[in-house]
Amino acid sequence: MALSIPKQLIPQIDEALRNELQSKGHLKKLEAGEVMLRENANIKAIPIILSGTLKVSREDQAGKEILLYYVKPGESCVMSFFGGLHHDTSKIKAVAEESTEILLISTEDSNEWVKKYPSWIDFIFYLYHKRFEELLEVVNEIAFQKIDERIIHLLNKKASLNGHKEIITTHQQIADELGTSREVVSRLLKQMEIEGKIALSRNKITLL
Amino acid sequence: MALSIPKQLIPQIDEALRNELQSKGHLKKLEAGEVMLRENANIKAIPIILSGTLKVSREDQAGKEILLYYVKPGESCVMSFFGGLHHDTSKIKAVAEESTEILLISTEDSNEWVKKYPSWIDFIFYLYHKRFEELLEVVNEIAFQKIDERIIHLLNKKASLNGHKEIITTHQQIADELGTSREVVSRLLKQMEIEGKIALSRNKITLL
DNA sequence: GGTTCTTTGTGACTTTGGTTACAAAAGTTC
DNA sequence: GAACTTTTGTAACCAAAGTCACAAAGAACC
Repeated sequence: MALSIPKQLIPQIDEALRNELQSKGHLKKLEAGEVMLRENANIKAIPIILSGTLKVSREDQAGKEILLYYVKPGESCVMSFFGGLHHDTSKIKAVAEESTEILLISTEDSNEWVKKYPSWIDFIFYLYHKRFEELLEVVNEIAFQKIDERIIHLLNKKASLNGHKEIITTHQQIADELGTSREVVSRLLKQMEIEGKIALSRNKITLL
Repeated sequence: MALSIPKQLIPQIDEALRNELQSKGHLKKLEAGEVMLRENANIKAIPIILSGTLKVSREDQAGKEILLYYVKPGESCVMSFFGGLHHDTSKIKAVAEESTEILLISTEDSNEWVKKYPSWIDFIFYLYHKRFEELLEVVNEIAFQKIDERIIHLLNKKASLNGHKEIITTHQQIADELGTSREVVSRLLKQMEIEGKIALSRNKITLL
């Protein structure tokens, strides 16, 4: 497989490790909406995103979910790292937000690289730390912010993710990601439209 | 300093590293209620708990806080690890829940041990992973559970922490840890008392 | 044992968010 | 363009939680 990982994708790691990633990694393509990892599934590999975005969320027993964070190119779903080593099952769900390419690393390879490449360790630590801080933000948000503020925050995140002010989504999707109901989202969005903050149309929200 | 770290405290690490911990670590004692780490403080060392408990919480701008997790003997406040290396400021607050002894490891020592002792890496990974899972539980709880359920959960956690069914605390403290108000806690506790689940008295709650 | 401080109890009210139930609008399919 | 599906709008109502205001009980201090 003529796989090439650009240097700027993961600047933290050194050349030798980059070569290993290219030769040992296994490429996988996901369509938008495809589920990469289900809750309680066995973890068999560590994924590194090459292009696209993974959406990572947590579900409760009743099937309600809440968005935790997005995984972007050069990053990994870090729960897999330790979980894979210890044959854990996944505590989270990962879905391709758009068409996404990922590089799968076997837990055996990763394990070997921990010994051989210090920059692999650094990379994993960096990811854990980053996710940890993001989770802290999520805790803050759901603990202290009202839903309208959380909607605004989510819309801004989505807008910055794809670089323009038009967000293609439904009210139902937003409700799911915030762990609330569609009616509440519709109600609050309408209010924001009246206040001139956003413009609404079917499947689309525009930030003003 | 004749410092001795029992083997069963941190079974993951090997003998040589244990010796390093004993010789390089710096002992510090905290009284109950003493703040070890403030939000936005500079991180200068990695603490490992020898005895007692640290309570780690997050605050919002308005000063409201929410309990994240307890750090018990043999564990560490893992945010310090990476944060210390990169001269980050703390995103969390750590307070001694009871009289607590901690071993402070300088970031320089830790950095060296990463290269020298594989079990140090394993230990840090283990801690990150564990905290990560705990944070996921916190997210689940505040996102999906009602406050009365969260109170019950907290009381059980507190009871198991010190091994008996009498919990010495005030309604105000519980409210703070859950990020809600004292009146709400009093109201719900009284309801639970009526239902025969608990017994209330000043500064004390007994699980029945 | 009277004063003060801390903690708890509680009623009344407000706000926020969740639920139910439908209707209307915007796309899609045939 | 009629029938159907998906998405959005909205009113009415309910439940949970936050706020305000004040009373009362329990400890602590002279």
